[in-house]
Amino acid sequence: MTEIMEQRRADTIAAELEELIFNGTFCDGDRLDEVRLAERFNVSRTPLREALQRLARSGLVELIPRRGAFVRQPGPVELMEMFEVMAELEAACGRFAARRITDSALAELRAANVNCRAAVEAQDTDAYYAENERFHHIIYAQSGNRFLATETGALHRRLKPFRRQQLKLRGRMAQSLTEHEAILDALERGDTALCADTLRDHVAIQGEKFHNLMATLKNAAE
Amino acid sequence: MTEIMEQRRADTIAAELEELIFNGTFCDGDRLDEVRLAERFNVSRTPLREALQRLARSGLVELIPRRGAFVRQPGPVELMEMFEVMAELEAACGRFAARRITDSALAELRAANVNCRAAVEAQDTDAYYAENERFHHIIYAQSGNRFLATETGALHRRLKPFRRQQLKLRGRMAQSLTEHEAILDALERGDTALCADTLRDHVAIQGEKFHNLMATLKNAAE
DNA sequence: GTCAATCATCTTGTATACAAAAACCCATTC
DNA sequence: GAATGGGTTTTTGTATACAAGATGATTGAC
Repeated sequence: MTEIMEQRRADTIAAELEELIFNGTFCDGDRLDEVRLAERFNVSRTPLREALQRLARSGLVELIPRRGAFVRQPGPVELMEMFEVMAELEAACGRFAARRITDSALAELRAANVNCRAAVEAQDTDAYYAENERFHHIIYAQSGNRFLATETGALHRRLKPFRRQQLKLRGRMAQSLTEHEAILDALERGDTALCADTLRDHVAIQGEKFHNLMATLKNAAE
Repeated sequence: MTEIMEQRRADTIAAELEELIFNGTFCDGDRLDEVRLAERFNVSRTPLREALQRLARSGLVELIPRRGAFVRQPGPVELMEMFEVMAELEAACGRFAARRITDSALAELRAANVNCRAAVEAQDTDAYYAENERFHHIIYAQSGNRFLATETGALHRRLKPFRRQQLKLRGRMAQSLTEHEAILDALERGDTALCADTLRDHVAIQGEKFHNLMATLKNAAE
């Protein structure tokens, strides 16, 4: 997948701003001052406003009329809700994929799982993360529903920063791999209901793990 | 639900443009000339461009860099895909609602169905449509997942112009009502799986009916 | 001392002006 | 006759200028 060069200034700004929000430079509730940001990026307010709208579209920023743009990081509740929806979307992908998946895609999934296993043995969370990503995206695509695949991919991307952390929980990688194998099995058998359920659980567990992680972090902070 | 006054010019323009696209003034593939539209709405290009971005967000127009904005009506394939996703999202709402719905919401659903029955007997598709809308939105809300409810509502809205037509198909209203009652029954019994399945089928049927409608229209045109 | 109103300031929303890229047209060439 | 090249025109993208609403402070009244 080759990243195409961004043509518009507004696009690059949106990407950079997104990065600044993800890496914590701007926190939840912060107001994003148009003129200050414009100076920072050495552009005028026009493309910067476009960038803000772009971010509002993906939910990272809330645009309040005549008030300004505010960083809007999802709180614990909204995050859990998003994971719930993610689980349902992936389940839907699995349901369709179980009927429509190609043999070559099945082979790719197997290959991804082999790499995952290697990553587990090496305790390499980064490698596992990358292969896990591949695994899921293949299923999105094999749903045979481009609209579904796009929407699912978008939410997947939005949850990325939160999903990554919970892989480091003790034993989570191995457990995840076991779940992947159950999913693959269901796909190979073409069992739509089973595939949907295993995928739903697989993602729902991620949400729960994340929830636990949040709770422990909160306790540690007190 | 009181519609709040639109504060920004760009919002009203987006709404009006949306209307112009829905009512067929602009067709699929048409390029939306910024200056011409700006003149038409008596505004400058700045708010008009914002409006276009707003519409791009909801998928109605495609923004191609340095090329312009193009109307992007979903084709038959994409429409079927969207109905498939709609079915899955509603199924998810139903799954959660079956566990979380309140007694008062159940009463509201019963009331909506009573009104639906009256509409069927009066052969009043508009009334049926309105009550049907209420029925579904209650279930979205009762999913107890605001994120899911919002996303589902957004897609629901996007499919509105296409969903409406198929109600006029012979016997569809009565069939729809029967399905509503099965859904209500599943909700009352708290049967998550059954509720999800009945809702999924209910919406999937809408997609199929719409597909048939498209096919007959196409044949009639030839 | 607290509250309210008015005014100054700041910020967003919109209009206009300018730059650069794409589309178009026509002529020239093979 | 088709294709290519250059120059013109249109159109998008960006900068700046202006208008109008929101914020905040200062002053006055109670």
